[in-house]
Amino acid sequence: MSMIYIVEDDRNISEIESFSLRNSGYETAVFETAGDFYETLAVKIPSLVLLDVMLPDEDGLHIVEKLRKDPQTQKMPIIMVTARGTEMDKVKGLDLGADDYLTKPFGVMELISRVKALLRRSGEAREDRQVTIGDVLLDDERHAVYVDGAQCELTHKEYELLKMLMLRAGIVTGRTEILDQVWGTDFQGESRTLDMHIKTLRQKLGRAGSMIRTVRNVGYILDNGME
Amino acid sequence: MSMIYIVEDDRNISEIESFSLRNSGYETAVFETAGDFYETLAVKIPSLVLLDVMLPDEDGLHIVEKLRKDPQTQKMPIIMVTARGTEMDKVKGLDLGADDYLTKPFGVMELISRVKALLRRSGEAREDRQVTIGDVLLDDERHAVYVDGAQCELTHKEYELLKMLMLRAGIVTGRTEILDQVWGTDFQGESRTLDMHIKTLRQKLGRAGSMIRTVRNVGYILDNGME
DNA sequence: TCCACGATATAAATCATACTCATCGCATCA
DNA sequence: TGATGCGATGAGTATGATTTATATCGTGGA
Repeated sequence: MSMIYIVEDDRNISEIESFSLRNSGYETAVFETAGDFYETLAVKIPSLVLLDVMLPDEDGLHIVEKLRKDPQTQKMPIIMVTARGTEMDKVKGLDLGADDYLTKPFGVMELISRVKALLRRSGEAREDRQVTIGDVLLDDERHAVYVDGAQCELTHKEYELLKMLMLRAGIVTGRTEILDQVWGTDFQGESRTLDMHIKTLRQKLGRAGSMIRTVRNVGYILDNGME
Repeated sequence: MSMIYIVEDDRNISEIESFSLRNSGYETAVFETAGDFYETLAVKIPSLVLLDVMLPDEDGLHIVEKLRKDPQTQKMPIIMVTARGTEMDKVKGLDLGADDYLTKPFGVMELISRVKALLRRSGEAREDRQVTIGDVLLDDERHAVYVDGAQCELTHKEYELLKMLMLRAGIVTGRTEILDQVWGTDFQGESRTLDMHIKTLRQKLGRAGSMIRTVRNVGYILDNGME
């Protein structure tokens, strides 16, 4: 489902927004400062951003400007939220590249409608190349893995192995099957190779390493929390 | 230049719209009835439509609905213009597929801004040929690259390579993919050519050169600062 | 001057070996 | 019947040799 980031320092408002969006089937994450927002943005690009113009640490218009310069976020749909209902504010916001704006106070229905409309426009089901299991996030575009938000350096084989396990989270995968998929069908010789890589993976994943469970006599499985 | 169709039966309003849009460099065509509009639409699809909700012969919401069903006009940007400022009208219009709306009376500046914003969104008139990643600015019009404001002299291949990496900042790009794109699909023979250019790029970019990261076994990626 | 290529150097990842540890089934014994 | 111990098998770990990928350099052609 679509993830919507809400950047808003007024909790009363962010709660209304978050609540109503969740009710409509969206996932939400609330940030009270631009700093927090950037931090998470680096890890995962949302489907849409609701951005307040007035923030404690940075001006909303300035944020939009920056986001539009970065290819990563250039096309990210942004709805600006402003309390100042003057025309010039709107103009500035739109010209910098916000896709739409909302003026406080706004009705919940209007919020939902605009979000829907904008998602439909940009929507086209932005292919999600990210997988998250527990505290582990795998971003295939960046070829990077994050545990609790911190990047985790993996070698290629380790990465492939983890990716396979994550894509099949909750399903036991046989040793031979793993070898076939990650090492190639022609892999020869029985050795401790797979075990070795499992080991280093567990090690590098740290606390989250325990998610990789051994199923004796069969293979491995990545727990997805649901028992 | 972009052609904008104005569908509006009130001449006072259509004239204001037409005049201000022309002043801003757009071509316009005014239609007083849905019938006229359809007729011309069959001949030429405009870049954008300003559509009044209340028309003598057909309801504006209904028109949008029809336009969205026709593949020809499905993605044509539409701004609904309505005198009825109630929330439900907005909701209906947006949910049916209008991209934006204006409530009468509206300011000329707001009209222009919304048109601009919508055109930008729909991909027209994107003139922003500059990309900035970290301290590196690439200006495609000048064919120049600046690091920390100071110009950085690059050869053509180096420039092309950097441009590709910057446009795909934050996404790993495979070696073959880079070779295909920068050197051409027919590039033969595995040699150290790509590495060479990466090296000189890193060197010339100086401090910012470290933004180009090697992803072993895969290719290269330009970090976009957000860790 | 820029670029491609090949030779060589450097760095890193991968794998095989040898070993240790854990688990399970089974037989024996109380 | 249940507890205990033993051995077999499967899995985990450490290490260093080997393989592979990338970086760098020098040469010569366009």
